[in-house]
Amino acid sequence: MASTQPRPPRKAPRRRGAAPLQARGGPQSPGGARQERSAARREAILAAALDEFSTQGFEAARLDDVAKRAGVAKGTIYLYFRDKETLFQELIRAMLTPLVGTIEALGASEVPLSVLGDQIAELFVREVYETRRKDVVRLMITEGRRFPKLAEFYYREVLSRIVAAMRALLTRAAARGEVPEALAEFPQIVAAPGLVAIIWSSLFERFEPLDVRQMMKTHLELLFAPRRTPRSGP
Amino acid sequence: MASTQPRPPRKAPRRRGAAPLQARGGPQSPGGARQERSAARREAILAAALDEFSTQGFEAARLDDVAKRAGVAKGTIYLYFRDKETLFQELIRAMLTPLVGTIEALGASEVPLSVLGDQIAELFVREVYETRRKDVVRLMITEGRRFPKLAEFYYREVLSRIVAAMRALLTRAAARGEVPEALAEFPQIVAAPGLVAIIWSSLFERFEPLDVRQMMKTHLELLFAPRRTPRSGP
DNA sequence: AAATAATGACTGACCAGTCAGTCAGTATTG
DNA sequence: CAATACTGACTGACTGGTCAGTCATTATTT
Repeated sequence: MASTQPRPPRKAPRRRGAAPLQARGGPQSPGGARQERSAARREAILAAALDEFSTQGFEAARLDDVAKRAGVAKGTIYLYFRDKETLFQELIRAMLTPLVGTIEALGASEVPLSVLGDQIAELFVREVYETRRKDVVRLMITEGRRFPKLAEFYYREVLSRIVAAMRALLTRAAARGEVPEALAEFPQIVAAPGLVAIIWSSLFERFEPLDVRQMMKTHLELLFAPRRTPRSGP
Repeated sequence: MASTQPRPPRKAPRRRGAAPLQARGGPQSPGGARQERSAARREAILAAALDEFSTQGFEAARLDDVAKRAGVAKGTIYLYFRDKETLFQELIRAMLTPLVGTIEALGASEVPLSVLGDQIAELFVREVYETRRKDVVRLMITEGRRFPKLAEFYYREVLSRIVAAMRALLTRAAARGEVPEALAEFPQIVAAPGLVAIIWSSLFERFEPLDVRQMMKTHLELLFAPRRTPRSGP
């Protein structure tokens, strides 16, 4: 009984032309304009896809609409991306990968955690919560389960690196007595309010608005509350 | 032109006697068995829907499969639920509404928060994380955005009541100095690790398992860390 | 003119929801 | 207690609309 099996993809018949995305001629050739135009097209399609996927969700988004919004014909999308799922993956990659480096850099810092905490919280609010990246993170949360490949890519390229950086950071801070030892085991706890804010805003903001900055501040107060000892069981 | 034979005519429409349609005799008959059977059918459909929606997501789940799993014909589903979306709503309602009372009861308690905290965490793990309710909460998170009606129902009937109970609880605890005042403004912070655990397990468990009980314990330690209280401080 | 890029009408799969028809079970009659 | 009449719960083939992905054709660049 294959009832739990993900539905077979709609078909994926033969690939016609060779990958057009590949840079062809030399860099100094007069084909430069072509490449620029091509890159611009790609960007436009990604931007349009972000709009449609954010508002409709992956399944419900229509490539006809993505094409219209990007100002190209539907077929053109297939010159730049193998299929709808690949387009989605590339969108995630393009939006989130660049953040990793920044976070890893912060993670290597030796500043006291309470200072760094403010910086990280501010980074989250300014670079994720108040930008389109919020939508991408939300898409990852809501659609990731149906795309195991994507979840794997995201874990490998993004999440595991962020988690590692945070662990290093928290371990050092624990050694200085700034947080409990156990916290280094669960960086998820540190990140949780940020993710919950993203979910809350998308579902319940209209009933009960949420002041993210204030919430992050309160959360940080909890993390760095002056504590006697890392609490050891009797 | 009717293609090769329009269709094997469904057979002569018979429609027996001119539909009386009216309920006839008295309802005094022992038709109780009928009602039981009917309720059982409804349950079976809901259970099957939970399975299919959990594994496929709302959009991708096919009512044909729900019917097959429930052991009924597709048409039968429409005798019990107006449409696919209503089926989904009823599923959420049936699974989550009963929890609210329990939580409100806990919220009224005067036990010290650190004790109550353990109870609530245990309740979450045992009654949500380790049951199908986890899947329902996940569905609410992942699909809620496409169903504003459902999000509203959920906020009104479930979430706002839980939030209110938690606020009352936290306000009292803050008065006793057990937690910072500001926490009462953001019950989301208290619940966040639980939700993140649900998301994590559904997306990344296979790469990096998560010990929820331990995480909840660590989280509680943070919330109730001895803060600036007397007792042999440096 | 040749090569490359872009187009959009079209195809085939897909599925929610419908409804004509069936039949197990219940009520009524002889 | 049959035999007959009737009911409505249940079925599943079918419809209508949707949309990802294709490819012959047209446009643009070199």
